[in-house]
Amino acid sequence: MQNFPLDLDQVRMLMHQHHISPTQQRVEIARVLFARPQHLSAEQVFSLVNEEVALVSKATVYNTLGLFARKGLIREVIVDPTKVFYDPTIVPHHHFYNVDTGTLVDIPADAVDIGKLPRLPANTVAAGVEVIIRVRETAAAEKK
Amino acid sequence: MQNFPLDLDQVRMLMHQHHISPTQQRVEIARVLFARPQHLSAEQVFSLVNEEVALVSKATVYNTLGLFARKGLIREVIVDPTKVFYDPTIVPHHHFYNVDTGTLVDIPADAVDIGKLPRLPANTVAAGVEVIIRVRETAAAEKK
DNA sequence: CTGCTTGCAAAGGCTTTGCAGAACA
DNA sequence: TGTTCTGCAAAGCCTTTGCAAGCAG
Repeated sequence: MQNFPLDLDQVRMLMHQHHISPTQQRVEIARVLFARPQHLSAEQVFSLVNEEVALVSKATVYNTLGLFARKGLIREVIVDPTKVFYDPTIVPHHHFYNVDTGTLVDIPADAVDIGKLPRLPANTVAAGVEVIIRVRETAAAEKK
Repeated sequence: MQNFPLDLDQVRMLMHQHHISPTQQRVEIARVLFARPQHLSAEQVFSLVNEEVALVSKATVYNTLGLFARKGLIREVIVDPTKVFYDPTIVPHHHFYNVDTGTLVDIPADAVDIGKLPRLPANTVAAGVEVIIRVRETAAAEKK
């Protein structure tokens, strides 16, 4: 569906489709996010963008990530109370969250079969379904 | 399974089973949590406990909620990056999260049918499966 | 006595905001 | 020139921690 990495033109086109003006900073941030399917925190995005040269301030990273998420370019994944992860893959899918390492792993939507969904509360519409499977390292793995 | 509200003796017994010494503050906090099936933030617990008389400090509320969650007395629900909700219902179940009102509603486990689960990542064991259905108020409801 | 609990205040970490200057159309 | 964006620093929130006093066994 989505093919990573996206090059600069693809990133600009994507932003255009979502009605986001492609400033230099935003393009840089998007390029990092869409380099591959991954899950990055704001802090990680900030580091990656400024890896070689300082290109974007922290405030802009936060504002831009919020903007991208609101506009549907990326998805916020909330599994850890101390930080939000941003996911460039917006097609429906789920996540493993390794509570020991703080790592997220994608689960394709078709790998989980949700047979039936309950009736929604009155006066509400579904905005998203997500399945989070929390996993822990096995004793063997922890010995590392 | 669980019957709410729990009285003081039941709360003490529960704490005993989970190897938590039942100090006065902890019993007060547990009594608020187990008054009914609900989802409270730390801030809300703090307010409820000290509603009439100041009984417990904020630090103790936070520490105690963390302790209860670690010991398996209650469950943490992470759906909002700005705060954690604590859920006295520990039998498996899922949640609706109303993003407009910030409200959580329980979904019985048997109302969601997860037909198949994917293979776990290497060297990990499942620590919990949770389904979160984010809902939004309908246009009609928002007019309120 | 000895160790566990509490609570105040301070510190911390992540995120948002105010506002002036820069960029863009 | 008018609007949008950027970025620094400050403010804000929620949560944790240091440490002395209190309590329990």
